[in-house]
Amino acid sequence: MLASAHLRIFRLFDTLNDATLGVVAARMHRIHYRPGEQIVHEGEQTGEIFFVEHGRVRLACTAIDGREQVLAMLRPGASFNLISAFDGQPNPATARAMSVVQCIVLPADTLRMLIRQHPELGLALLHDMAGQVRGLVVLVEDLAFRSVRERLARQLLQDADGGCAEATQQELAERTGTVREIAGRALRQLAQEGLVRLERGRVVVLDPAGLRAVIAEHA
Amino acid sequence: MLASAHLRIFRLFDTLNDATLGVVAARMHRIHYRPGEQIVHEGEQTGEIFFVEHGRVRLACTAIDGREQVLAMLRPGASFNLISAFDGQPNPATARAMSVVQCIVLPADTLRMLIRQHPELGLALLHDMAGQVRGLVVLVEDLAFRSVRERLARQLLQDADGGCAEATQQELAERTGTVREIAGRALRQLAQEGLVRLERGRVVVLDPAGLRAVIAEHA
DNA sequence: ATCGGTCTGAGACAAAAGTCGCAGACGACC
DNA sequence: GGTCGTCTGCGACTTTTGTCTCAGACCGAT
Repeated sequence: MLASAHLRIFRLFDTLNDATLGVVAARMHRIHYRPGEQIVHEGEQTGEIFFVEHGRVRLACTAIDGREQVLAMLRPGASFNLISAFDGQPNPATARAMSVVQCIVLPADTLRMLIRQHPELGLALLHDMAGQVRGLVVLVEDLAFRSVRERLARQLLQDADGGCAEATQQELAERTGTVREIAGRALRQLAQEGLVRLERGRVVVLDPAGLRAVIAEHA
Repeated sequence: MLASAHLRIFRLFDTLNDATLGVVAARMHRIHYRPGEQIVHEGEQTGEIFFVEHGRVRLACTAIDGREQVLAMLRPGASFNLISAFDGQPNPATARAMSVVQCIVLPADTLRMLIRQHPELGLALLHDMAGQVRGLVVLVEDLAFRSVRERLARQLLQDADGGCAEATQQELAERTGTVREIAGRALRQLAQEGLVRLERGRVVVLDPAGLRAVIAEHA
């Protein structure tokens, strides 16, 4: 049984009172995942909504040849599987735990019921989903208009809170929509220019301003 | 003054009764656009929601060098500018009329008010937006995994109700995320293979099954 | 210390996409 | 019919991206 206090970390529920939240908490359960474990699979349809409590979750879609394109990296507070839950179609992406992950899971019809009783929650979810759409549009722009080098620079900046991005070149390649070798090449060039330093499993950002210049240079 | 009957073409409002719809109608107005006219501009923030009544609307984002990537082609019944309205951020895309277009415009706060009173409407909008997300994910997969040839085949199939796609090569290029010359090349090849016939301002689909095979061939 | 797995560096090569330039074709409009 | 703008065809060339391959480096576990 989850205490309603646990749900307070999700801004989505800000407008709900403790009593309601208590009722919700009774319908939820918590699940843990190990690093690398798949949480929901592409094409599947679970009818459940997931909220990330701890850890990092990667949303990606997979090509037939095994290549993956990362759609988003989720942090605590984020939700996923909303799309599938609201239109009843199979999930368009795979969610994978990239660390030890703790999620709260809520049946979709419970959420729908909640929205009927508390329309503010619907508004909050719309706000949330608008952010998702925005992220995807940015991704499309990136893929359509920018080179691997530029995408990589962006990714590194966005990814490196506090100076370094903790990811393998393989991982960075998937996030930027390319393959390991190309990402490696581009990274080595950035390293030669003194903008980053490459280490095993991480990239240290030496010159954030320089990276920003890389993004702007094509424009 | 719009009659509530005009709003019945939008499934979104199915759950609202005539009285409510009448109130809404009083807050709406109708706007007409000429072909090529911009309806909302990227970066702008109008605080209004648009519903397409007649015509075709193109949602696209623009690169600094002028290249455009089409995000979606909207038909009557669809809405746009929802994202910007719900998260208050500037609009991520430009909407342009591709024909004579008639839209119904509703202030975002009116819609929010409506949702508070009729939570079902919130659910309907969430459903709607889920479809948008789904479309964008498909677009990302296309850009990340498929060649121009394959994207073009998909576009032609999807676009050609009744045998032919009414679009210039420039337009097809923008929808498939490339430039005119490349789209032209790929089209000529498809034409040589007998799958399509090229005419000025349109592409006639001769062999839909063949086009589907093109899409599958890479997989 | 040795072994196996993962991560990285790197070069040769192929293919796809994009750029540039230009000519011709078509349609609309005087 | 002539003119202009748009649409198209197409070749030469460059750049970017992707594929294949291999070797070495690092790390953890036995």
